[in-house]
Amino acid sequence: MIITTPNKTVLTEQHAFDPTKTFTCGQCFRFQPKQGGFFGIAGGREIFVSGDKTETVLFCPAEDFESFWREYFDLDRSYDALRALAAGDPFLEAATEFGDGIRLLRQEPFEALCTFIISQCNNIPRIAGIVERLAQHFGTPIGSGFAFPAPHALASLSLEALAPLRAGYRAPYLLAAAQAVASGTLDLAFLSDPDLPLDEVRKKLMTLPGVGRKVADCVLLFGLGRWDAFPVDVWMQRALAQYYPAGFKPERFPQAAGLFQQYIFYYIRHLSKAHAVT
DNA sequence: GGCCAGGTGCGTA
DNA sequence: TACGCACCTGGC
Repeated sequence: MIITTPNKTVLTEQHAFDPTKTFTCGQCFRFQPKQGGFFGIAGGREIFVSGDKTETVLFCPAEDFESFWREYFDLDRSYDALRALAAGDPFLEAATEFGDGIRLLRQEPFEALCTFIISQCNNIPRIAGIVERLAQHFGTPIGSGFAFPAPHALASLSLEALAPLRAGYRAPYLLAAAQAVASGTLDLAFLSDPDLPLDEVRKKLMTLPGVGRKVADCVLLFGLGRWDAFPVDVWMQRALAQYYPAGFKPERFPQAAGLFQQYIFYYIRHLSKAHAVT
């Protein structure tokens, strides 16, 4: 059930939105823990999210919830039927159970593109830092923070101007991506069409420098809503080799592959921490 | 000080 | 196709 008041919206259990899992499972980098919840900015709006799996509270204007956050948090999709597809696969069942409460965010395409370009060969705190500095330097103020910059705000910048980001060798990739989107060479709105073949959109994304298969799949999944995309990074590679020696076929789950990827990723990161020698 | 971190692009076989 | 290696930067 969704209960909306003028400045907050409460979600009950059936939506299974666990803020901690959702914001720490590795899909996004701009929601920061604060005052017992998470503070974030997207779509030029700010929001504070608190609660747990049984009750989630979104502090935002009601009109923002309806016009933006509802879709951003993917609240109109039932995950139960998709999660049930894991039945019969013990590892997938365990991962799905562990990740219960994760919602796959429908992030903005350009922000997702930049974020996952930055993520390559990088660690999470540093990724978050670079993305945050990107917003602070080139985004517009929103409430107590900054919106992620629009493509045109980055496209005309020089590499020197990007130096404060300390993005390293990824800086020219960011510029190229911004220029491609701002100029229309890469039309992210067009590529959002769910009827386009996955490999066609992926191929288009991979024409950008610094965008290979993995980054492209992250953009497809997190920015373009393509749940048939199944990003495989080094962690996934190791896990799949260990638990699926005969191979894992994401094509078996055209509606849920991306969700399962996130469950597996979150689960194996947990396992590796649990087994880490301290 | 060396190594590694949620990849990619390029050269070589 | 498969592999090795460099690439900025920051933390351990």
